Amino acid sequence: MRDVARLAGVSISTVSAVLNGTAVVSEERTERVRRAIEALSFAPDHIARSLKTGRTNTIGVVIPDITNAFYPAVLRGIEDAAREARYTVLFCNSNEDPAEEQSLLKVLVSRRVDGILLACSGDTIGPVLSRRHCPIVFVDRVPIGIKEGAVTTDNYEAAELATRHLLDLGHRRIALLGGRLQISPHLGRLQGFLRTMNAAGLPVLPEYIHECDMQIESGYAGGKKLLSLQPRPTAILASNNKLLLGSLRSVQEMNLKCPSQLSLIGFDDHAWNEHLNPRLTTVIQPAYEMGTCAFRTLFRRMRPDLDRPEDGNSGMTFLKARLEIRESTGPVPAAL
Amino acid sequence: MRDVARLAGVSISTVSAVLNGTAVVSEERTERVRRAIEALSFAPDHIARSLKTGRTNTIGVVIPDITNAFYPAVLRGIEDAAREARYTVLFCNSNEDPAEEQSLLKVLVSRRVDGILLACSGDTIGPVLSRRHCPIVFVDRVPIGIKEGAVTTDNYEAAELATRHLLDLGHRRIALLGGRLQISPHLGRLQGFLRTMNAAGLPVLPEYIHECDMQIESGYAGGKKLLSLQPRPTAILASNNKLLLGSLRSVQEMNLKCPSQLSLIGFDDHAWNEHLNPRLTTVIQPAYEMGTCAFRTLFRRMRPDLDRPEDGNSGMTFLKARLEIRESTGPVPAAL
DNA sequence: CTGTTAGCGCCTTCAC
DNA sequence: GTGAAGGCGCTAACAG
Repeated sequence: MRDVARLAGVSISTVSAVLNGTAVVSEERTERVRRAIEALSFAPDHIARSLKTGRTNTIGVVIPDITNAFYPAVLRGIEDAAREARYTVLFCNSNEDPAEEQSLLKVLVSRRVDGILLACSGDTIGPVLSRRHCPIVFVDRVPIGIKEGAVTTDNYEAAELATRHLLDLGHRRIALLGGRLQISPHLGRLQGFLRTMNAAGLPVLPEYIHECDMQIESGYAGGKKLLSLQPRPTAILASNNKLLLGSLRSVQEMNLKCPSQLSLIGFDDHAWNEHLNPRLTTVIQPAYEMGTCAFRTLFRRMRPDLDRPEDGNSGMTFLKARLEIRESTGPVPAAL
Repeated sequence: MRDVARLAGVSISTVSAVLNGTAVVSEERTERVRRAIEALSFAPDHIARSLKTGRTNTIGVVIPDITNAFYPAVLRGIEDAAREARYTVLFCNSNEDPAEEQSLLKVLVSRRVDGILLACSGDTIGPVLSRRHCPIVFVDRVPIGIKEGAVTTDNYEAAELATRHLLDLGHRRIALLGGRLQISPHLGRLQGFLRTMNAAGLPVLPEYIHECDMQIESGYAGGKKLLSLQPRPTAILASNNKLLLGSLRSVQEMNLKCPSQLSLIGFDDHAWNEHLNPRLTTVIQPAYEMGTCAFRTLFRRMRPDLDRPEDGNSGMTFLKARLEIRESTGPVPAAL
C-alpha cells in the first residue's frame, strides 16, 4: 500500500480512501491510484483490515455430515447468499461428533468470524459458545429451547404429510426408522408421525419405532430388524436420506417387493432417487432455500444497522416440505 | 492478553511464551497464566497473530461442483489431513465458472491463506495467481503443462480399465459420453479410451464421441443422441458420475434394457450406485485418498522446513482407480 | 528466565 | 481534498 501510494504520488490515506470510498478524492488522483494498484497487482490485506476494523466479513458454517447430500445443497444456498453480501464462508464438517463440533466452534471464534451457522451434531443442549459475542443461527438442527435465530423445515408437518400419504393408501402398520431422537428434525418427525397416527385412531407399537444413528449401515440394520417383526409392518417411514437408502437395501435383501409387499418413504431428495428401483417417494425439504434463508437471518443479526425488514425476520423460520410421490409407495397388500 | 498478563501478574510476553511454548517459563508462572486464561476464557486472536507472523494456518480449497458427490468425498480427505496438521480449511465452490474461480482465488489470496488446493473449473490454461507467492496444488483437474504440485487419478489408465472391460465382453461399438475435453480428467479418459480401442484394432466413429458439460441433463441429452445413432453403440462409457446418471435416464426413456441391449459404465462411485436398477458398473477413484494426498503435497510446499521425506513427494501423484463390476455391463447382444 | 519495545498493514480521527 | 500519526492484538528481538 505504501508502494501504491508512492507510485501514485499520493499519501497512504488517499489510497485507503479510494479503496473504501470513504472520502471524496479528486478524479485525477483516483485514476492515478487505480493505475498504481493495477500495476502492482496490489490487493488489500484482509488480515490487517480485519485487525483494525474488527470485522472479517467471514462467516463460519458447521455441518454434521458432508456426505449426506442434503448438506451440500444447503451449502450451495449459503454460499450464494453469502457471496451476494460479499461474505466468505469458512466451512467445517463435524462428522456428527459433538466434541469435534465444540473445537470447530472455538476455532471459528478464534478466527473472528462475524457469525456462525450451525447444524448441531450433538444433543439438543446446544453448544457452549465463547464469551465473546458472536451471532449464531441454527440451521436444520435446532437445540431445544431456541426461540429465535434458527431456520429449519417444519418437520412435524413434513412427517404428517408422509404419514397421511401412507394412511391414504390404506396402511395401518407403519414403522418409523428414526434418526437419533435428540436431534430436532428427527424428533419433530417422530412427533408428527405419532400424532398423525393417533389422530387416525391408530396405535403405534413401540417396537415399530427404531432409533439409530443416521448412516446407511444403520438404516440397513434397522430395516432388517423392523422387517422381521411379527406382524411385519406394511410401510416404513425413514427419517432421512441415508436411512432410506439403507432400508431399501434391507428390503431388497429380504426379497420383499416394493411397493407391492412393502411401501417405503423417506425424507430429503436426491437426484438419484428418480433412478432407483423402485423410484423413491420422499418428502422434499427446500435445502437450497434453507441455506439462503439461514444466511439472511444471520446477516440481520450481524448487521442490525443494515436491517431491511423486507429481507425476512431474524427469528424462527419454518420452511415447508413437499411430498413427491414416486413408485416406492403403493396400496397396502390385499392379503394383509 | 493484557488483561491476562495483569491478572497473572506477569508481562504480556510471558503470556505469549506460555501460549506458544516459545520460551521456557517457570512452572509456577505458567500455572498462574493458565488460570488467568481460564478465568477470562481468553482465546488468542488469530487475526492479530497472523498479521504478525504472516502465516494464517489456513488453506483455501476451490472445487467446481459440490453437488457432484465425488468432491465432498475429496473434501473429507482434505479436511481430515488438514485438521491433523492444525490447519483450517476455507472452502469455496466455483460452480464450474472460471470467472468465479478467479475471483475466489483472489479472495483467498487476499485472506492470506498459506496455500491453495484447486480443482480447476475452466480450461487447461490454469488460473492467474496473484503476484504474491502462494503455494498451490492442483487436485483432480490439472492444467496442461503442470509438472509438479498436483494429485489426480491416472485417468488414462482408468479409462483403459473400463474400455478393456467392455472389449472383453465382446463390445466393438463403444461410445464415449465425455465431459468437457479441456478438463484434464475428461481428456485423459478420452485418450485412454481411444488408445485402447486403437490397440485392439478398432476404429472409433467421430460421432461416437459426445462432448458436453458435466451435468445430469447434458448426460441425458447426450445419451439420447448417442442412442439414436445408426448403427447404435452397444455400450456407453460415461465420463463421470452425473453423466452416467443422465445417460441411464436416457436408456430408460428409450426403453432399452440394460445390460441385455446396452451396457453402461461410468466413473466415480456413489453409495447409491449399488441400488440403482441396474446396479452400475463403475471405475472408482480413491476420492478420500486424493484429498489427504493433496493436503500433504501442499503441506510440503507450504512448510519446506518441516519436510519429512516419508510423507510422500511434492511433485505429481497419480492415484490408481479400480474397476467395480456390477450389473450394468454385460456381453454384447447376440443379435448385433 | 522475564519484561520492554518495535512493528505486521491497514483504517481513522485529526490538522492542514 | 489531502497527509501525518496512532493503534488494532500479537510476536520476536533484545535487554535486563
